[in-house]
Amino acid sequence: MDGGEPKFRRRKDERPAEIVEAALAVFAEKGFAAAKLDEIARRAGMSKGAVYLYFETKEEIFRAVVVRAIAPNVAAVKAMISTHPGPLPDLLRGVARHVAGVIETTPIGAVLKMVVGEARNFPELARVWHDELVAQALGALTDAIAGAQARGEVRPGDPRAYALQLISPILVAVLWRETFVPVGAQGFDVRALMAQHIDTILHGMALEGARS
Amino acid sequence: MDGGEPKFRRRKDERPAEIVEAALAVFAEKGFAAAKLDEIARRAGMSKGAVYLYFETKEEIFRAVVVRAIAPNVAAVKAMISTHPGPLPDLLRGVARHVAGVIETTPIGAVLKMVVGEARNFPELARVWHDELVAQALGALTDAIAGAQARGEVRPGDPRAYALQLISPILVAVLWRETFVPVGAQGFDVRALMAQHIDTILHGMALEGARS
Amino acid sequence: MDGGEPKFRRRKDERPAEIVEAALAVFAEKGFAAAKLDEIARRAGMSKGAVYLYFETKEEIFRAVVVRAIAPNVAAVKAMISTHPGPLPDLLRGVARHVAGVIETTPIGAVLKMVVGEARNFPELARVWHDELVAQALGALTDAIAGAQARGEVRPGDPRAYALQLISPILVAVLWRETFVPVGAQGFDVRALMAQHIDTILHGMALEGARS
Amino acid sequence: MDGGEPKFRRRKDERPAEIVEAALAVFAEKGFAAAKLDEIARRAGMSKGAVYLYFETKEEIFRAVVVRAIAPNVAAVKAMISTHPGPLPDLLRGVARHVAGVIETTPIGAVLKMVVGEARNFPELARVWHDELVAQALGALTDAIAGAQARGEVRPGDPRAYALQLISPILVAVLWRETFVPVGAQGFDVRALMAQHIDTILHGMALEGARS
DNA sequence: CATGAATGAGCCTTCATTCAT
DNA sequence: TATGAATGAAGGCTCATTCAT
Repeated sequence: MDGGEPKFRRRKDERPAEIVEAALAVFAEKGFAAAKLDEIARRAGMSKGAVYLYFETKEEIFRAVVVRAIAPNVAAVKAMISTHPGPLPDLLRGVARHVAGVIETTPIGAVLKMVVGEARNFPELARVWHDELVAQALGALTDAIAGAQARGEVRPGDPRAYALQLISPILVAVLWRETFVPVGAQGFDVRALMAQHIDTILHGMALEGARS
Repeated sequence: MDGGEPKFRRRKDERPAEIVEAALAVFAEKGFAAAKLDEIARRAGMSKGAVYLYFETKEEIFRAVVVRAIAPNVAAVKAMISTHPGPLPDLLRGVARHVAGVIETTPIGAVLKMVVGEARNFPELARVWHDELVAQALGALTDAIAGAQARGEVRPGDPRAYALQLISPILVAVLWRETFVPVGAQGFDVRALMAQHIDTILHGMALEGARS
Repeated sequence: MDGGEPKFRRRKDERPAEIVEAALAVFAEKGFAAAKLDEIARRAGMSKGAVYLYFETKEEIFRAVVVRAIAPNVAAVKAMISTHPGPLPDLLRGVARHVAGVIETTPIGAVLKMVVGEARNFPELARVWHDELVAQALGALTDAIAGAQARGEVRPGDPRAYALQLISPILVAVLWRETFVPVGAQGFDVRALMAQHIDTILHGMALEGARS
Repeated sequence: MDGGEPKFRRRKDERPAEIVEAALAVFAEKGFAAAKLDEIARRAGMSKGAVYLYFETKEEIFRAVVVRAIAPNVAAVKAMISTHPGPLPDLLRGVARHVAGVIETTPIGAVLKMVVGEARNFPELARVWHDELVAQALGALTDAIAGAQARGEVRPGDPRAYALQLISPILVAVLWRETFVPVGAQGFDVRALMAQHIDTILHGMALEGARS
């Protein structure tokens, strides 16, 4: 008679997060244009009108979904940057652990797919993702690699390209999971892939005689 | 009765291709749902009604765009597979040249983006792409790597993961071009990236003392 | 339990009037359909729910606004009718003073505009205004003019038309103020207009040789 | 089998006028906000979607209705101005005939009601009506009266107020017809009213001994 | 009494698709 | 074949009204 789920929830503070969570699922599944507010509202457990108490437009919800997904990952980037800039292998292995955790516990893969798919329709979101997240991570990696090159640990070559080589399999594995696994493709074990990849690349980047 | 000025009358046979070409541009720019048939027809230089003489629905056009983009690349995959399975480096460098050409002369990047973005709405297209293109290419690479491992050219490790490691930077570079370059990000020189990547990975995969 | 700070607690009795006052402003500004209860409640200094404690529907509020504006003017009409039916000029000048005061101190102009604008949507309100106010005033004037005609003070002619001629400029001046002055038009000095108009009409209606 | 009303009318040129005509009826009846596009389309004999082939928004339709009603009346104003500037009575009687015709053959009364009712929501329409129609007519009348004063035909007094006095009963009669006649009020015979009014005012404005 | 979060019906607008010409 | 006017089903958004607190 008293507890349970009241018909009118009256939980103003929690509603936006509930909407964003539901919207993430629907947007990831349908894309922006094909996502219906009816469904977002239903999955969020409220009426369509209630959604508009917290967000002005469907676009605003989309923005909130995409922008909100940045925050937890900025921490990962920060960690990457601040991690002891000792030998490159230690840095990469430490970062890899962190990234694997993020990939497994957050929906960043789905959001990444949305950013790629809607970049032309929402350029400012692509810009935010690039400037605050992707470019930061790539830049930090690039710097670390350049440092290792200066220390003679790594062979000559474009450090930004090396950085991209390092990141790419993870990104592809995540997009693969979103794109091809649902239609029957075999997935990739992200942690195993990362481990093998780091080994390979470290090996491949190393100067002869300077193997770790 | 006589046909008047047939000068500018295109033949029926060319129309579907014109529609697919125009649709590719619009779908790549807007995504499936936000693309308007009005715009596709206009860019194809015909009326909206004419489009429906050649395609039943908007979805059919989308399917045609995505499926048609497979053909030229199947050739690349076939080439990769049929290439003499001699030393891995030769294979990779040959394939890379081919792939670079495809990337530079076809809109495969845009179509890849569409496949990723609409995989949930058009699972059969994701499946076609996977089965006929991506899995084939990955499988062929995997086989080649496994063969090299058997010959003692390559270190132990999951050959399928090695294959993913090999192709990922190209895919990411292409998606990067579609997603972040339009909002001001610095692009990647695909040929240089591929060259450096193959060198790095070959180095990294090689057994000690078996360097190429 | 004790009531806390009753300082700013308005009494229940005053709330309806506050609502009607606020609603008048909003209805006059936006029209019935475009007026939002949110704004009425806000201007009345209470919550939307509180409004519904005193009125059943938005329509009821509108009716209250329109009907309430009748009362003070019914008095004017009564006064006009009961005024000693002496010479017409005295009557008109007395009434004019009264009417001018009403126009200057009440929002009757705004309400008149609402009645005109919403007559088709609220016919019973148009009827009330007509039956209780406009027709009464016009009828009283008509009778007074007919009486003056019988006494030989006024030229032959349709007394009801004379009555309309007499009141029209005031009505138009009021609607003009509501409609065109806000977009930059020059207004009319109601008292001066009334004075000149009564002079003109009295002159014009007078029988030759019977000038006042 | 051939003539009749084809299901698809294919009469692009006539559609806008049909829409405006239907919209005038609906707007006059319901007001802008309460008018439904469904009903406008139905009365215009087409689907809702067809309306949007010719007008961008509901507001555009409203504007078209209000602006279109100006054109025929601008002619009346021009006529008023250009009419032989001889003795005032001739001018007024000539103009009155013209105006009566306009009132009887056009829906200007309904549009005037709409302008008054929606002036706050569409100020630019109120401005257009004032600047191009009402102020022009009032100004021309004012000038004619001032000229007559200069010639000694008319008594001293504010000529603009005289002009308003002249116009007002017509306007009020028209609004009366729109507002109170539908709820049972007795109407006014516009031509008779105009004739009596002009007589009265001319009498009333005339200098003693200068009667026409 | 009072609040304001929540509801849900309704409307404007869009756009894939059809069809008379 | 080709056209493009026309259709009609949705969907985003609003807002009068309700109701748990």
